[in-house]
Amino acid sequence: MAFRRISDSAVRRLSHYLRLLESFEAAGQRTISSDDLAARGGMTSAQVRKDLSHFGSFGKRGLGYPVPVLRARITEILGLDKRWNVCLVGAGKLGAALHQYGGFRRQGFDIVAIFDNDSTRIGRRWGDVRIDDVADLPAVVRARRVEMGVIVTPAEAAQEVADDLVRAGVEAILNFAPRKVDVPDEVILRDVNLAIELETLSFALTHKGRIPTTR
Amino acid sequence: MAFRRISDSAVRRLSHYLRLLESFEAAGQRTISSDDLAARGGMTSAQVRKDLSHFGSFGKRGLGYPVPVLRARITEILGLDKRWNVCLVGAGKLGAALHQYGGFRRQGFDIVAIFDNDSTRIGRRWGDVRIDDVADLPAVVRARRVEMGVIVTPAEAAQEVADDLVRAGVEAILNFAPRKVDVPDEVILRDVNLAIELETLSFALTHKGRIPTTR
DNA sequence: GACCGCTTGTGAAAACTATCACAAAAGCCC
DNA sequence: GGGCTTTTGTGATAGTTTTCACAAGCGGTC
Repeated sequence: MAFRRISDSAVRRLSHYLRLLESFEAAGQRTISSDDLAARGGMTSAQVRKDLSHFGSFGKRGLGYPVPVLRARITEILGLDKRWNVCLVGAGKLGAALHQYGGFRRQGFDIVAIFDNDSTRIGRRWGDVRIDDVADLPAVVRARRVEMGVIVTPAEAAQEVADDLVRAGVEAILNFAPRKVDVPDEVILRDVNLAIELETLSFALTHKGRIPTTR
Repeated sequence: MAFRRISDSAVRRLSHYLRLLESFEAAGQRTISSDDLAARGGMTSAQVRKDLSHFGSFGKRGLGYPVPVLRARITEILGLDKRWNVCLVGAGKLGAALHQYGGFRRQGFDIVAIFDNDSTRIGRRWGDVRIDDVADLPAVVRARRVEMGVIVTPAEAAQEVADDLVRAGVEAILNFAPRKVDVPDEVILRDVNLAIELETLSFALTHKGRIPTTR
């Protein structure tokens, strides 16, 4: 069978569409045109149609897309029609913020384990999850069938934690530590660096996005 | 004068180079080749040279780039050779995580004001910054010459906060609330959506990045 | 059932980004 | 100073993503 690559930006837009569709559905809207969806999401209608067309054609010409069907289909495309077991490595402030953030649970991500290496934190509970010693990570990750790991440790610890996660069988890692971590090709890795976001703002304000040609 | 647009991804790579250069400099390394820099950063050497060449030529053929000079130049290019006054709107867990995150201060971002609408939080201090009532945002933002605002409120409040920030003269906004906010063209806006990051992981695990062609 | 207004789905074109590959330095050694 | 090695800077090339533009399909109306 032939396969097509879907670009990362297209996948991110799908997430975005999903959020919009959920709010349209909650408001009782039955159908939506690519034009309306685009207007609400700040993109173009051609982009919306192209993105959706990669996965089949579920719109009706003249009418638009049926909101509940499209919402369900994107949920499925994104793999959000199942629940994912996620662990948090690092029980600091950022870990706490992610833990209490309702958006994860709502979209199918269950935080089933939390690790730290600080004995004053180990043993505490966040909601109904106990903070475990990071030394027990391999055993706990296996026992709870953790599929994704989120690294919210200081930079120094990130690589070691990533190695442990991989050895324990985690398939995907979201890394918030500000350093590059290496993982085998078959493990999905995504980095989020909060400082970089502010730095791009600084660049934009400094240069208004353009710089003099050097020649 | 002719101007050139620098792509967003190139700017993000500059941030990345900067971080690497800082660690090379701390280690006492005097020069570095595009090849080494690329290897450490997980990109190609041609990419590194192309990115840098947009801003002039500071390498020496046969030798590489002088680490301190390049570090200083990228700092300047990113606009990090000055300090930026930043405010945090929302004194919840995510706000707390950003506040204590050392990377901001180190790169030149000073959190000079924090706002919330919860009376149990207003009046408290985080470090030496008092949490102010969001109703006072316009006055405080002006008084403290805040240039960038970070929105870490629930989704419902985001647009109103953005409007207030813009009216108070903030030039750039980093939005962590999971909804689209509208700002005038001249205000720089960047969104960070933590749920989307996990959703792209879910997509990748579900499909291994490719999907069957529909025709 | 023929026309009309609207909206999809999609090839083709345009715009943008990354990679290649190589001539032109620069340092070094004899 | 000539030859050798290394590495930059950059046109040319290849690849990817977005936008354009329009035929085809659908529902409604007369």
